[in-house]
Amino acid sequence: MSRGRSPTIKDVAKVAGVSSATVSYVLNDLNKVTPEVDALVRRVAKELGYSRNNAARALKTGRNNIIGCILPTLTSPVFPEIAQAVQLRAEAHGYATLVIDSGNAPMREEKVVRTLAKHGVDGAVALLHPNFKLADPPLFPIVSLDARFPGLDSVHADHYAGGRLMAEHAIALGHRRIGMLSGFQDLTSSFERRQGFVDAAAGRVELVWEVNVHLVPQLPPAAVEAIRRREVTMIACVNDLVAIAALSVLKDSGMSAPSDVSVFGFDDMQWASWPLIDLTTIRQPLAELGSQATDLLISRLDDRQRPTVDVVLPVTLVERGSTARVGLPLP
Amino acid sequence: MSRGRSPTIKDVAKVAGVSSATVSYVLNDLNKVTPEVDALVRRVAKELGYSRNNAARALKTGRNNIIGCILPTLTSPVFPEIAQAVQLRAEAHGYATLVIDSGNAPMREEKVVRTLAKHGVDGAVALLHPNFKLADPPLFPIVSLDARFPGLDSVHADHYAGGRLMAEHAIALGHRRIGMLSGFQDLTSSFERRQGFVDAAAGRVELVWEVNVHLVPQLPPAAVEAIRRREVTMIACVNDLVAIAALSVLKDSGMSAPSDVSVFGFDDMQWASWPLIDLTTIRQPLAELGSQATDLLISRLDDRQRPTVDVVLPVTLVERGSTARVGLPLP
DNA sequence: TCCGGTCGTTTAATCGTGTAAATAGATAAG
DNA sequence: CTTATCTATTTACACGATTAAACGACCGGA
Repeated sequence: MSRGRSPTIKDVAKVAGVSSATVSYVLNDLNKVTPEVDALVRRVAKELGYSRNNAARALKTGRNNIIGCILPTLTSPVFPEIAQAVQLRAEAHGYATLVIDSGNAPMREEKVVRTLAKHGVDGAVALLHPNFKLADPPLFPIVSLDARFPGLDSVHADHYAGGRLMAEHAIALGHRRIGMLSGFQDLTSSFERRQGFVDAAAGRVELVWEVNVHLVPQLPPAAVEAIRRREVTMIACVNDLVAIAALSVLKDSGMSAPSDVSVFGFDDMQWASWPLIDLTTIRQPLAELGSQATDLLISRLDDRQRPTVDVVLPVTLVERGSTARVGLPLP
Repeated sequence: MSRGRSPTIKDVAKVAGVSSATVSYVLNDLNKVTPEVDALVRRVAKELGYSRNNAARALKTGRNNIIGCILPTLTSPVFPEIAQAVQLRAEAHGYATLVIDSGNAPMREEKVVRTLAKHGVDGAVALLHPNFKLADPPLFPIVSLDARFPGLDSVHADHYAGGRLMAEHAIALGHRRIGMLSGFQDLTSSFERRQGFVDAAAGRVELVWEVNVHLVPQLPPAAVEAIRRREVTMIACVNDLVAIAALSVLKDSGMSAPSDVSVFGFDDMQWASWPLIDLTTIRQPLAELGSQATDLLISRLDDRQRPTVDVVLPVTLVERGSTARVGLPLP
């Protein structure tokens, strides 16, 4: 019976007593066949343990049923959550997902895209640096994550609104003197978060100091010094990772949040809720981001002509233990 | 010139004035051709921007140049480090990597394997639950991560030695009364870690209490109660995630490490070194684990007959701030 | 009875590579 | 000069699926 090889569409056809074309029609749900034949073919296919050869199908149709997911790194708490969502959604559509990290370097991003193209992905979901150069013509459709990108579909959280939310909550808690650890402004999301904060804070809050930092849990000396000056009642951070770095500096300096100073994050990554960290933050729906981007990509694969769309997802305030009301206004 | 389609091996052949077979020989480095023709073909291929169609090759050869990487979850600090290493190494061998999480459920593991098979992976690196049922015949070669697995190649850290190291360091610091948060013993690595600890501690340390916990950063009530009883000078944890959960409970209970009790982790995941956490732990070389497993898999793909091998990697002690010497022996 | 239209199924070509077998050309040996 | 031995290259088919086009059976209307 078993010839060692796994059964092909022809084996199924032979056993069922029909042609291979009929089998193909059945298995692709093109309902061109009578119900009896349909049932027969499906039964035989199941009995033989038939499973479609993806390579052959890809060769013939030009579609591989694989998408890519390009992220700056996997060793950050934020991105795996997105990757997981993409993968899950892709699988629901019958696609496999090639997760790949670009190592944060825009030059490597282009290489990564070529690598994916070589492996025949049909499209990709990608978190790209703004000065990423899109190949022309594009090797495959891309949906941009986390930021609008000219010429591409995109899905991102409402960073600007998040920034405003931060400022308004700070004000509601009575904070008037705030220090800011903002991201470098070439990254769209960092820019918009800051902009939202600054706009909402204007005239009501004094921005005592501000330092641009990389989105990693280590702070540059300038930031450490600023924190140690103890001039502010709150530190507003561009994301949770930076907020954790700030908490670390506080601890090293014999201070703590929120008794000496409040600390505010952004993202609500999984670990922000750990009691050891317990970070007040702006939540962006990471999983939602991933699954919507995937849906958008699949729809793009089915219709390359439709105009690009930008999906903006809402953010919410998550209040935890790293922030507190200011006791008395400072003198 | 450009016909819209990307150039095929035949296009290259036509331009170079040779047959497609010759081109194929050149591009596969089978050195069957004269140096001049070789050079010519390569030049033309580069000029046309030729890139091999992977689907066609896969169809013909039965190899897809894709490997799978099955991990319990991506939303844990430990596994992405492995995934990254696997991916990097696979790419060096010309393979792409399909990272996929099994969601910790052994039943889903078998489904995931079928999914990977459907997408035509040539093999996989996998962290499997011991009662995972290997299909017979196997759908593709698998290298087991983190634990020996009957019938499979494997790469894992020396958990037993790590357990011993833990106990010996604890003893050196003067700890005599220890509580243990061990993993459920059906998981090989959890079992071996505990065994190493117990063997080395025998007769020199009193194991005051022990609670089996899941490998997540939340503790069951029994564990929380045990910690609050304050009967021990050290808590030995099955991994860093659990250690962090223990630190959290301490904090919630108004205690802290190491002044009230020392806390000892295992893994040395990336965040163990954050000042907020600052965990003494046993380091297992995660990246090394991933890359060695990948090498093993590739070598297996080239020779299905060779006997299986088990690679055991050494672990090391990393001393940080969550443990301290015991001031005075308890009465 | 004959023609045209439907419908279900089969035939046959095709996708881009890899590779065994055939071929041609050159060289060496007898 | 013929024949055998290589070697570099080409010819030709197969891999497993999709799909346009051909086909044949059946039915209804004139």
